Amino acid sequence: MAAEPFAIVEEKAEEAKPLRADAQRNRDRLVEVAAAVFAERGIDASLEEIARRAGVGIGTLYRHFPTREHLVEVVYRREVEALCAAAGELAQKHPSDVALEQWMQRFVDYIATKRGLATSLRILLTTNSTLFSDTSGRVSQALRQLVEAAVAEGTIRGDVDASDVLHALFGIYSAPDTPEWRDRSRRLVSLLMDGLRFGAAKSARA
Amino acid sequence: MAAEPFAIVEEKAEEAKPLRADAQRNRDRLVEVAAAVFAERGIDASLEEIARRAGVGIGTLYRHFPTREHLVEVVYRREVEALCAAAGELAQKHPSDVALEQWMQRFVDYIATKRGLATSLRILLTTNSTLFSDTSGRVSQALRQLVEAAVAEGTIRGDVDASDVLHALFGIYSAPDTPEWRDRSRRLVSLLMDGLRFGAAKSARA
DNA sequence: CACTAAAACGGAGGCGCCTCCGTTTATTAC
DNA sequence: GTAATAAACGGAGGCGCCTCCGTTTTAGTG
Repeated sequence: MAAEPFAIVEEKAEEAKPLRADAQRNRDRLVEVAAAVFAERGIDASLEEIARRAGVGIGTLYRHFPTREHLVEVVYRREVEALCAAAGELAQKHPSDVALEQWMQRFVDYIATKRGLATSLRILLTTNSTLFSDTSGRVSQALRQLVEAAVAEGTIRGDVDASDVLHALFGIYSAPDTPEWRDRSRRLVSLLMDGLRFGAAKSARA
Repeated sequence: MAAEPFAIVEEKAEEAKPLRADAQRNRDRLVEVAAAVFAERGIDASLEEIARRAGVGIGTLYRHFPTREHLVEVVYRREVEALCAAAGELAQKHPSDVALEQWMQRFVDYIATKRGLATSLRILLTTNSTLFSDTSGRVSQALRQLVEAAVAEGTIRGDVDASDVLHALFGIYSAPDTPEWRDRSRRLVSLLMDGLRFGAAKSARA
């Protein structure tokens, strides 16, 4: 099951063809650097800067990502994936209610970095509807996993489900974009958790 | 009521301040040229080409229209306005049913030039919701005027109103973007008119 | 008319986008 | 190992974006 020369499907590649070693290296590097640069300069950051910082030529960037949108999409998907993967890790390391709370705080942090980009991102998400449904599906799945575990273990009340919580988070997301947004949102998550813990079966089975 | 030196509101200016003569001239020129260039090269046409063709410097273009969107918006509004103004003119020159038909054909022509730009325009219209409501309101008002006149004169049947016709036109608009779109749409308008004329009170009062 | 202040002009310059293609590098075959 | 070839690299070059500021034009005033 390791890397066989004739393996039809291999572990790393997204879909079809195996990339040459240097190509794969550069591609990974570009995505990583792009995430950093987009975060610090916004979604309109210079692609030439990204290439420069990644130590590759601009031509290489364009070969891997023919348009800015391609690059943004890959970065975005990667970040959503990391956010969702964190759900599993948190669930292992903490009691179920704490895992849920920490994940929601992380969700807030994640959204915070996207706030300024709202318009551009919204355009991307409406233009590319697959991206939207893929990622929002993935996020609510992660949340459901956490909520259901917490309900099953009795660390939060039983009369709510994942979509209730998702609604609450959506409220946070669509709050106006003031400077205090982040702090306010963190407090709202705490508040929400207090509400969720209230009336829970006190005995966690874990 | 003519041009008084101290007139508080004057005829030409859109809103507040009277432009200097050369400024007004250049602005008008730019809008006119921009309409032509957008039509022939698409909404992403070079702004430098527009300035060049209008015989002004690029700086002048940017002073009048700080972003591409500003320019596009003004051009778009102007075209919608022309389309709507045509309703009144047609109504004077032709019997009411003919006026309606010709206006709808012109509507089709107008949409035809916008087809390729669909994505960019849709973004603009969703980003700038005032633009959307202003213009769509204006268009349906023009249509209503024509339909009601034709119904009143008995040149089309009495059991339809403007919103029915608008619905029909919307169907044309959202038809897939094939090469035959224009011809097909013209035929659809004819078809629609035949249906509208069927059962009309034969005696037009005009 | 001349004079002046304010408004408008316009294009050079700096930067980013993106393509194209000569050069380099990884891989495969021997 | 070497050779061959396909893949990938990278940056120069051409074009467009947009700002900035020295120059020109207009509208007012006497």
